[in-house]
Amino acid sequence: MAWKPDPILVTVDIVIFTIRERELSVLLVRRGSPPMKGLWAIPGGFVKKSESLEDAARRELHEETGVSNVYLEQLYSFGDPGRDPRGRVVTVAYFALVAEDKAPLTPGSDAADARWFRARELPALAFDHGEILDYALERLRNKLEYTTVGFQLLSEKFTLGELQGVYEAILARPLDKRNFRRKVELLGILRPTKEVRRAGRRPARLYRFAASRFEKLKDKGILFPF
Amino acid sequence: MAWKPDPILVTVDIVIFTIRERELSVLLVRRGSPPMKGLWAIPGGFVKKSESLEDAARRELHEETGVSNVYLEQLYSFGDPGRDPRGRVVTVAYFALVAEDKAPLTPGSDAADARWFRARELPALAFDHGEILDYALERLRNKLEYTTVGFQLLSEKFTLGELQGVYEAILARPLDKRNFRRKVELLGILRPTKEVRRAGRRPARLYRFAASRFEKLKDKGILFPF
DNA sequence: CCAAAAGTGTTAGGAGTACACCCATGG
DNA sequence: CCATGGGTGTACTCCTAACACTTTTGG
Repeated sequence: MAWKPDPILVTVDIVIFTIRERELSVLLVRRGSPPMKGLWAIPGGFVKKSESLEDAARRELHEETGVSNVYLEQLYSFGDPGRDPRGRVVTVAYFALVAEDKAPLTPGSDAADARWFRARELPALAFDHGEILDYALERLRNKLEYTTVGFQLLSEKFTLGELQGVYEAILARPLDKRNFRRKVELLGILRPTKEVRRAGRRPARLYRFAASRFEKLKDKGILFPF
Repeated sequence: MAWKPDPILVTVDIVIFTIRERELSVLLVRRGSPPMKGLWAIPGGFVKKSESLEDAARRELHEETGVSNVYLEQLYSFGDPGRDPRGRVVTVAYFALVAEDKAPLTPGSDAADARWFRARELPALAFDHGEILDYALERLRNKLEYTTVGFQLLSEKFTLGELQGVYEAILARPLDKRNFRRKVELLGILRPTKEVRRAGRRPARLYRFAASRFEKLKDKGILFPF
């Protein structure tokens, strides 16, 4: 190199989704220090020298929620000069999907002030985090239709109603129950258990996601256009 | 900030695709200096302090090929520690699509040694560029099926045979001519010109891409599953 | 007149969509 | 016995995929 490259700071930000009460929700933290103190933001932090980008994202995710072993996917990198008043900061954004039963009711540890917001009712966000969140939502909606990410938001066993609820929450539109169930059955990726969930009304059968069957389907272009 | 973030270098790398002789091709440059001197690599360079990531990618693209105003899309960011022996370097990878008639036969300006390789016959690549290229290919194939990126690889006017050739080159499989043409017609995104291309045999009508019609189709989920 | 790519129609099968009723349980 | 969500079948439409022959030109 004949010249010196400009040093740039690199962060990861993680849009953490879960389903709460049949609503798609996002974890936000309130900034406790400047810049943009008091504003809500997507959790994140600086990448350390010796960790990969994904490791950094998993570390932050764990620090904020206590969860590990969840679905995590790189989203996009945002690096406009001026997006952070502290200097030139490029952020690699990720999104994570946390099952309802794993999502801590009161998340946060180092960030004292953190809570879940319904994706429909988001506050103003710091930096360009509004843009990042919009992008994450769009990606999630798209991926729902050609992958099995939806299952990542459910616990290990779930009812068909709960599964449909996930799709409806994310797509923000009602789905036809019969068509939904027929499609799921056609795909053959669910294995019924012998248990049922009793939730007041008629008990609903519990199913388990059979990931193994899915790999073959992907090649054939069989998707999830509910 | 209570502590000092680790400084990291940020580069952009651009996978530049074109179609040459009905084959999908990629522009590579031979590294003229260490590390990995002599190996082929994806063109790229360091991001400057005051330019956005996309601006940096467009600048590098222009420096390598002389072209501007082409399709450019952010691909993924790669940042494993150790991917570059010079230190901690995060690269934001892009991919670009250059029309056959815009792609310079002998590209390169600052990189003295640059040439097009058929995507089927790639040499060993420096750093993790092999991984980046695989990822770009996968993305391109996927996008072909639900967007109109394919048209970016053709000149302004083109025959249906040439269009089909683009799809076949990227998907690496033959397509049924009648079904292909019916689908294109159904989409209604081509406008016939009054010109024909004479290439030895029966003259073929030239078409123009009518981008305006496409926006509506996207909302309806009408795609390109050839 | 021959080779080569351009151009065109039909049919059968499968997936998507719309739609209405009975069932099992808890209160 | 009633309210609530669980669970099922049918008919129509549209897209997909498979398939073969004629046309126009250059050599």
